[in-house]
Parts: sequence; structure tokens; C-alpha cells
Amino acid sequence: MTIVRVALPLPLPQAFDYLSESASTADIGRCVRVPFGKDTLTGVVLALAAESEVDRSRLKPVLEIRRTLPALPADWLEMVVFVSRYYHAPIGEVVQLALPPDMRRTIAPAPRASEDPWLALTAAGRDAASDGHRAKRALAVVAVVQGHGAIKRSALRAELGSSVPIADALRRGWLEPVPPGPAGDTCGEQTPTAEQSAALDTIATAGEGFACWLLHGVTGSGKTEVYLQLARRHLARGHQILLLVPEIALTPQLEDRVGDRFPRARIVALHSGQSEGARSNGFVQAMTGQADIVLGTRLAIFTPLPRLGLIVIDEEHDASYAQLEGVRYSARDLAVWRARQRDIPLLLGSATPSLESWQHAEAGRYRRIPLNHRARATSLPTIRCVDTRRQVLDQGLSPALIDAIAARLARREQTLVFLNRRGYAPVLSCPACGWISACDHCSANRVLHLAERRMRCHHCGASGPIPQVCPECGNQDIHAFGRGTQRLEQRLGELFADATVMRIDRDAVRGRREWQQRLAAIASGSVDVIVGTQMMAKGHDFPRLTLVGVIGADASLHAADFRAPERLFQQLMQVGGRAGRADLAGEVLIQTEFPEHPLYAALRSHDYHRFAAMALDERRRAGFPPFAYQAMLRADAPELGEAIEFLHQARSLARRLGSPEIEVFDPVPMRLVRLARRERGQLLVESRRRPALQAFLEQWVSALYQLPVGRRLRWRIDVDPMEV
DNA sequence: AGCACGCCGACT
DNA sequence: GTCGGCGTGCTC
Repeated sequence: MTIVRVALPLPLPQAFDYLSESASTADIGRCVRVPFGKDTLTGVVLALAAESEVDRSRLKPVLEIRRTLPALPADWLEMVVFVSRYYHAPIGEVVQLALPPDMRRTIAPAPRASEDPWLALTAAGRDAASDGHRAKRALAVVAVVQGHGAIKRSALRAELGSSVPIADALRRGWLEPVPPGPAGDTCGEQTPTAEQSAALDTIATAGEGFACWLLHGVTGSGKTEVYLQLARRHLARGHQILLLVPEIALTPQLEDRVGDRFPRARIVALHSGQSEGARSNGFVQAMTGQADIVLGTRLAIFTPLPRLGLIVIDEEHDASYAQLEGVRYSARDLAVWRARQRDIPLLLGSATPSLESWQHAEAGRYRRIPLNHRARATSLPTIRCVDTRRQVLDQGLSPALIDAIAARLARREQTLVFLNRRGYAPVLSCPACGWISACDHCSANRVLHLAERRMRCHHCGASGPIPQVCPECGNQDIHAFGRGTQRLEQRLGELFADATVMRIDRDAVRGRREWQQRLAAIASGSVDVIVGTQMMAKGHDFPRLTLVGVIGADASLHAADFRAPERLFQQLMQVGGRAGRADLAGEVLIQTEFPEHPLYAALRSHDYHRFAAMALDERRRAGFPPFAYQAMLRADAPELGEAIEFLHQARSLARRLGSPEIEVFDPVPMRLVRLARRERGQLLVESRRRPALQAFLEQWVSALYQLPVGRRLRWRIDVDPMEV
């Protein structure tokens, strides 16, 4: 009889011990079914133990050990345990997060060999293409494959539609499945620029062990090419590569590019938007070493990879690497841990690195590699501020911006009007009594959605009818207040009656397909003016887009959150990168009441260094991260008083435990106090040293679990919080 | 989390 | 007299 220590999907800090007749060390990392209270749960074996803290007579037997799958490797378990300890999240919840759901539930999915082969042209196919064979439809397929070098069968279908005669082209011997071969074989590799070569050389001469590279490359400098060429070297050595990207929307695009480049590599995409089956499949293929490249969003950091040789984080500054709900973690920070654990290099790429990473580079912990030149000979856009203090605005649009849009229309070029502020949408208000369309469930305002004819809350999703009169005083003359994307879209349509205006925001674009369609419409040039939110800021180049107008940016300049300026700078730099391509010069017009603000000054000269120096100096003087380490205790309850009461008790505990190295602040209501019928408060603790904070948190959190009030409400600890 | 046990209010 | 409120404690 062996004692088996199991992580169960429960919000409890500890693992549970069970007895097993047959368990051996080979079962560490396997899924097991165990009785728990009245029901049975599936957990993961963390370890075997000689002794249990629980009396042996109270230990129940393991019901089943799932041996159809290989066990999760030791380094994966080590990572999960680290996440649990560092983020002070229950081990079972971390396991639940990191494992695809049906790996725990059902029998292991059979790892299928790819039924989706890469197709490439044969010599006969090339001949047919140049001869202009009569089979026009099959020839069209050949032309597309030729354009790609090699392409997955499914991608070909997606591109050409379901009725294309792929089978016909195969039968004629014009196409063939790419035979298996070295995963590092490339197709269509570009000649690197001098800077890209230098970057690759620098990394190569450093050898194979742990190193953290910060690839600081301006928009269009070809960071992706560096990733791909570095990946090729690692594939050639038989390594697996983990490539993380911020958003699901960007995954297919990059997947195509990676696939085109490495026709023989087995590529697995992992993101939260895919089906459970697909996710488990990819996970298993990675775990068994069948996959060569794993490309995914933050969750993919938890992929077990036996041959892992390189991690790449694209757009490392992106906020979506941090999970803000449930188990709170930063995939970027974990990547650093993991690269060190596996003693492999990590490449962080960004045009606007996070100040945390930048400071690491300044301190010499990361090594910085600059890419200062755009790969294609295009200049950076001209960035100008439009001083709106002395101007009459038309629905938020300054005369200068309107003129600039008109000039683009005359030249058949595109404009993007960018609103950066979240929730920048019209609320209803009554000028007579001051009533405002507040949400019943949240401390936020409901927003007018003309298309749905509803008032909607952007925080909890609740909606209601549009009131015709003021519900407070009966006044019939109520106004929409604030410039929403819908209003802006409408006004631009009126101002430029001949132009096609398209709105891109979370409401207008629901599914991924719709997103792709809209992007295609913009790329084809059939849209003249785009009104967009942050969705428009990233990825995607539009050759005819030459003007970006920025509206409402000032709010972030003096926001309560000390990270707001950093995000603003990153966002504006990124959205500015959309303007101007190839032969067309780009221009960015920022409407602001603070044109002399140093942030805008740095932006105008495209000077990230200057911005970073300034922002880091401010942070240093204010004692903010990265010069301090923080953790936030958050609690929510039906009434704020209960949450604050818990936080007060937590603070007393903290003061009792606290060392002089720990600063404990006062409990405060969160900025958005009420969310979905619950009221929220938070308590910040801070230290100059990370180890001191961690040591404190360990004691504090275990004491918090003992606190009786803590059981009547929900609380969580957020280590290295992104929102303060 | 999910469930049982346990001690105080309005009800067939 | 009971049904049921949710406060408290436990789950290997």
C-alpha cells in the first residue's frame, strides 16, 4: 500500500492523500479517480508519500489510475506547484487550469496522426502551371499552393472554399503530400537584414543555456523573421519551440506564416477559443514530443514539452498575457521561470516593451537586442498633436482631423479614427434633474446600443429598454452623452456622405469570422474610414491606411492607475504603426488638451527610450513597480461592508505578522465597487524585496484561510497585480 | 466548492 | 410540536 498525494479541483490550499495498491513512481503525474466526500473527483498525482499527516485509517483508496496516457512530466508538475506557491492559488485549481478539461474527465484522447497533410507542388504541377493546362479549376489550386510554397490541406480548403478539386490536383500528380523530413526544413526564408543577422548572431554566440533576450524592434522591423530564423536553428537541433502570442485573433495569421515557413514541422495551435478535443489533442501531441512547434495564447505556457529548446513571447508587453480572473498568473513571467527551469533561451519581442522588462534589461538581467530600422524601406509616420483647447469640436472631431480625413478621401486613402478609452460610449442623462443611466447591478453606467435598441452595461452585461422619458423626473428631453463609436460612425457618415465608414469594436464584431470579413473588407480598400477601439490597434497592415486620428486619449494621462500612461504610450505607438506602408507616408493626429505633455513629446519623436526613462524615473521616485513588489487581496460580498470588514481583519493579521519590510495599506473599495450584484474591496501590501513579500504572503494566506469571516465571502490574492 | 450537522423562528 | 434558516466545520 502506497500513499498517493493528489491535487483535486477544489478551492482548498492543500493536496489530499489516498491509498493505492498498485501505484508506483511511474504514476506520478497521472490522472486518478478518487472518492471525495459524497462524490468522486478526478485529480492528478503530485507525489508518492511514505507518511501522511492524516491518520492512515482515514485514508480512502484510489478508485482508478488512468494509465492510457503517459504521465505528466516532473518538470510540468514542478511548474504547476510553483504557480500555486508563487500566486498563492490552490494547487488543485492550478492543475485544473493547466490541464485541458477532458484530459481529466474522459479516457485519454488517442493522439491522432495528422490527417491534414502539407501539400506542395510537384515538377508536373509546375509544368502544368506554366503550360496553362486545360483543367482550369485544378490549376487554380496549383496556383494557390505555388503562392504558399506549401500549405495544409485544411488551409487550402479554407482559402478556396469547399468545392475545390484538391483531390483532382493530387490525382493528376500536380500536388503531393510533403514527405516527412527534418522539421527545420524551411520554405521561402527571407534574407535577413543586417540588423536581423546581427540579432541572430548575438543570440547564437551566447549558446544554448538560459538567457532572456529582449528584442526591441520598431513596428515593421521584422521581429517575426528573427523568431522564425531562430526557430529554424532550434528545430534543426531537434528542439520543440513554444511561441506565445497575445490574442486569439492573431493566431491563425501567424500559424499560416509559421506553417508556410516550416512545411515539415508539426505545428500545434493552442488557445482558449478552440474545442476541448482540439485542445487535448494538441496538448497530448506536445507532451509526447510529436509536435515541433506550439503556438498559442497565454494558456499555452502550461504545455508539457519534453524537447523544449526555445520560448518566444511576441508582443511581450501585451496585457492579455496576464490572467485577471480565477487563478491569476502572468504567462510572460512564467515563461522566464520556465526558461530558467529548462535552461533554455527566452526571446521577448516588442516595439514597446513593458517597463518591467525594460528595467530588467537596464539592470543587465535581460539582454537587449535592438531592431531600429523598418525591414521594408518605409518611414515612420509623422505624429502630431492637435490642441483641442481652443477648438470647437464636432462630435469630438476637430477641424484639423476632419480636414485631414477629407484629404485622404480625395486621395482614395484610408483613415482610422481610434478611441482608446474603454467604455467610451454614450450614456443617457437628464439635463433637468441630473439622472444618469446607471446600472442596477454595478457602479457603472449603462450605455446606449442603437442597433439592439437596448441600454447595456459593459461590466456585467445586463441590459434593459431605452427609456423615453427621464425615470426620475419624467422630463421628455433626455440626451445621449459622450462620444460612442456608434455616434462617431454616424457623424462621420454624415460629414463624408460619399465615403464608406466601418465601425470595429466589440459590439460590431462578434465572432472571429465577422472579424476576418471586416479585415478583408478593409484590406480590399472598399472601406474609407474605420472607427475602431483597441481591437484595431494590433496586427494587420492595411496598405492604404495613411491617417490615424486619436480621440479621447487624455483620460489615460492622469488616470488613477499608475500603469495607464504606459498602456497609452504602447497603444498609441502600436496604432501609429498602422499608418503608412510601402510608398505611402503615414500621419497620426492626436487630439489632446495637453500637447506639451512629455508622453506625447516622446511619442512624436518615436522615442521609446525617452518615454521609458521618464516613466521609470517616475516609478522609482514614487516607489511603484518594478521598484516595489505588490500583492492585492481582493474580496467581494453582497454588501461592501462585509468585504471591507474581512479586509480589516486581514489587515490586522498582516500587521501582526508583518515585518518592517512589508507595507500594509488600508482596505479600500474598488474603483468599480459594484459588479454583477456584488460589492468589492481591496487591500494592497507591498515590499521592496520580492522574497520578503513571498515569505509574508505564505504566512498571511494560510492565516486568511483560518479566518471565519473569510468563509462567508469570496476572496483572492493577486500577486504582481496589473490593476491597482 | 459541496455537504452535513446543529441550534433558533413561523407554520401545516 | 415540526420545517427550514444559514453559521460552522470537514472533506484524504
